[in-house]
Amino acid sequence: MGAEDFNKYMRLTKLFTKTRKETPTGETAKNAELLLRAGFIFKEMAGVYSFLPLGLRVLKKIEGIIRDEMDKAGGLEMQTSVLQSKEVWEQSGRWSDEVVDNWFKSKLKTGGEVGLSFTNEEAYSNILKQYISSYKDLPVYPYDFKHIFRNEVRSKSGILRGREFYWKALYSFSRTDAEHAEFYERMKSSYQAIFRRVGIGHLTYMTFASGGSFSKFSHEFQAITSAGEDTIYLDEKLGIAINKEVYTDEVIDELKLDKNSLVEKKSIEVGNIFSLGTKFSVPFDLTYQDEGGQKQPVIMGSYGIGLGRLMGTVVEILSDENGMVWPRSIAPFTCHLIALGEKLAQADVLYEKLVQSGVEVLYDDRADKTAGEKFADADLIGCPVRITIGGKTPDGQVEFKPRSEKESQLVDEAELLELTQE
RNA sequence: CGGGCUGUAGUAUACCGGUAGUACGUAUGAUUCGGGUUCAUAAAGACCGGGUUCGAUUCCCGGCAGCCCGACCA
Repeated sequence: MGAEDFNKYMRLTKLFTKTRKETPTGETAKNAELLLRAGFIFKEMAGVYSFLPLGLRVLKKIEGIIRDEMDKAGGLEMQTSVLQSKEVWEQSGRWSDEVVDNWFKSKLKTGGEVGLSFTNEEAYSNILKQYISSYKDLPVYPYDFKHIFRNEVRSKSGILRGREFYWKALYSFSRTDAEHAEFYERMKSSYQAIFRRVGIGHLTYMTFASGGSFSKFSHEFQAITSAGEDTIYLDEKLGIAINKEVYTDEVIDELKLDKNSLVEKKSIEVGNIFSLGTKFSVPFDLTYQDEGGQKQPVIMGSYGIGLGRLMGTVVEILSDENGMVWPRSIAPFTCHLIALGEKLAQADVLYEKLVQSGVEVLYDDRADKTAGEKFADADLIGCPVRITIGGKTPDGQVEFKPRSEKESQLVDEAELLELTQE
């Protein structure tokens, strides 16, 4: 399910998607424009996108990075069901449309009502109740990757905000506030590692946001970009920000920040973590017996990342006028190999060598396309390394060009294999 | 959920109350071959329903869909 399960190579002649010159009507969001034009995603309806082969590869690589960080932090991957029963959600008071107005609901043939999950606290609380009874059972940190459904009246900004989206949600179940706090801090660094690894760490800041009923603040991870919908006040030196929703003099003082060094920025919320206290454990009677045999409520925390939104944010931040610029860690392929003119045979041989050596390579083996089209497509798709073999290329050498640079350089094949290793 | 705008080939667009035109893409044949080459030929289109009218893709009404602003949210 991670990137390791993908083929490491692909011929463009076998890929059914096509790039387009024109921007689809009405899509003003840069992430949607580029991802649609390059054939990474397909728009099913407003706020609902299918992931095509190239796009899925990026999504799954992001998933792989998040999984790695969650597992390192002690997470246990599982999968909660999408269909959720009314009864479970009534326990927390969140079934009613008065409370949550964006539920997708349906009916069972047998008469019961079900909802398509729009978040996971209830599902996890309900499951864990059956397994947690002693302090020896805690702490636990289950998580899943899952499609989430929200009946938004207004989807917008391409894949940044949809009616259906793919997320990772982890829930922490701890014995005490101290134990919870320790894990919460661990998640902060896990999240920072994730955003660093997908290539936007330099622009992503931990941000104090509204905390709800059990803690003063929650923490959002906000990526700075003009395409953002959120407004934050950032202290660039300290790397800390405050969301506009809690931006008051009192909060600034409490966080010991200097109002004069806070700068207003637009940003995208790429992740958030918050403490839930006993908000769900009490209604679900999720308790454990401590060493003294006393019944105690479990302390919960919630940690979410929308993967499509994260992917869209990377596009917003890292693309240039010619297309996307993927970091190696989440690029659909590391290399984009272009054969020009009569060099198709030589390129075929090189392609096989790259495949054999385990390099991820997308091979433009189309015989009926001109050089200009092939270069334009390579720029749009945005693999980190472009390799060209054409009439101007001396035998035994290839042209090597990082996507982020203007000029290519001649390298021999042995050198190339070195340059393309992670 | 309030407000605004828009629905024409696969995509992007034009004109028009009376044979719907162009570009990209696609097919065939030439041409070209290092930044979307040039040419010929071909296939392919008016969101749905109602109304006005001799005649509606065009005007009117309703529906549905899409985009944008606001509210709300990963």
